[in-house]
Amino acid sequence: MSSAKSRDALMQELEEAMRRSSAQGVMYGQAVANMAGISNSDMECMDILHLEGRVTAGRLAEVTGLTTGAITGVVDRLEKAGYVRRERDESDRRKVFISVVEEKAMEIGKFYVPMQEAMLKLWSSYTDDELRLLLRFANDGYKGVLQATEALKAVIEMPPEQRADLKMPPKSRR
Amino acid sequence: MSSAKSRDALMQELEEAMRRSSAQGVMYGQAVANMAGISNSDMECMDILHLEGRVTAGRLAEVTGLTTGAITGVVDRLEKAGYVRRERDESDRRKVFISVVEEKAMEIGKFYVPMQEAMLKLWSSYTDDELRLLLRFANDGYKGVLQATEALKAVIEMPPEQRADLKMPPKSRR
DNA sequence: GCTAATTATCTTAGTTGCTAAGATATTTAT
DNA sequence: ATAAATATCTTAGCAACTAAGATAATTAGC
Repeated sequence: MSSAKSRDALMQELEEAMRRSSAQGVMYGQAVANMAGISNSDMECMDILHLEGRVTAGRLAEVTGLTTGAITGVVDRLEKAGYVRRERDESDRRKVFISVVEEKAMEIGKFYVPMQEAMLKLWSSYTDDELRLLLRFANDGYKGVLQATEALKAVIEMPPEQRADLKMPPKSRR
Repeated sequence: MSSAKSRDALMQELEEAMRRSSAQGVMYGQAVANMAGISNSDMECMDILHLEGRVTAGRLAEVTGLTTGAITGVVDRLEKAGYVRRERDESDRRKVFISVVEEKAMEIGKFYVPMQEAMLKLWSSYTDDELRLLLRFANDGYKGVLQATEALKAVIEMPPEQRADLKMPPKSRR
């Protein structure tokens, strides 16, 4: 029982620590977007392009949750600033592929140097086995968040009375 | 040398896994804000209030990076919707403390239930020692991001020529 | 204790980026 | 051919932001 309690406390601390660092990470991203002179959404699209490579405008709308109209604006701005190029798909000429202009995108990459150095320094203090645990955790965490997003959609479609029956998460004390 | 290489690969995978899960976490937060019918910034302020408790309008501006004028709007909306209360500080009547109306804020908390259940499930598959490692990592990571944010400010104040000399982070291949 | 400077928030005008709805262009199905 | 579906773009209107300055309260200098 006393061991269970300390485990609960551990989990609560963990939740808060992750919330804090994640919030701070968001702030860092905003600061970078600011310095690059582009909006948050523009930055998010650059990030998606970096992770997924060449994608269509529609895919960007899907992933960001923005309307296709908004994406037109995002791509207009990024293209004007020279960060991306529009490329019509020759086999289906309705589609527009967006691809990164690497030379220009590197200018943004520089702003991530402080963050990457901080992370490298942090990671260097862990053993290979510990890093493997962290990797497993990050991957499992990603799956968990994806599942949670699905579950959240289920809440939307729930009738309000049933929604009220949801048990609340344990509140953190401060 | 081959062990060093696998360690580098590990770190690169880790970086990407963390980027992905963090991006997905942001998406989840946006979905919750949407369902609660409040904007992203409003949600972020609610989060800060949850983490820091009763804070002044100025503090919200400081932490979010918004102008004080924008915060006035945020608090107006949140107050109108019943999520927070304005309370003038009696000892310094220029200050306005913002405090959460818990009963109303719980309505938002419900949307976090899927996420918290996913996290609890995830964490339950780790031993106490492993959780302690994760906690240490999350805390160190927070400190790292804070430091990186400071270092980023240094880049701003750097003359452009010097900025160009910054070594680029290793690019991930895909 | 008066005056100036500072601090904290609010107000206003103008800008940006979003959505919703629908236009355009292309492809697929009947 | 014609209709339906798909992918992007355009437009009008709106929500939330910034910059600048107004207001009100506090602190510091004389």
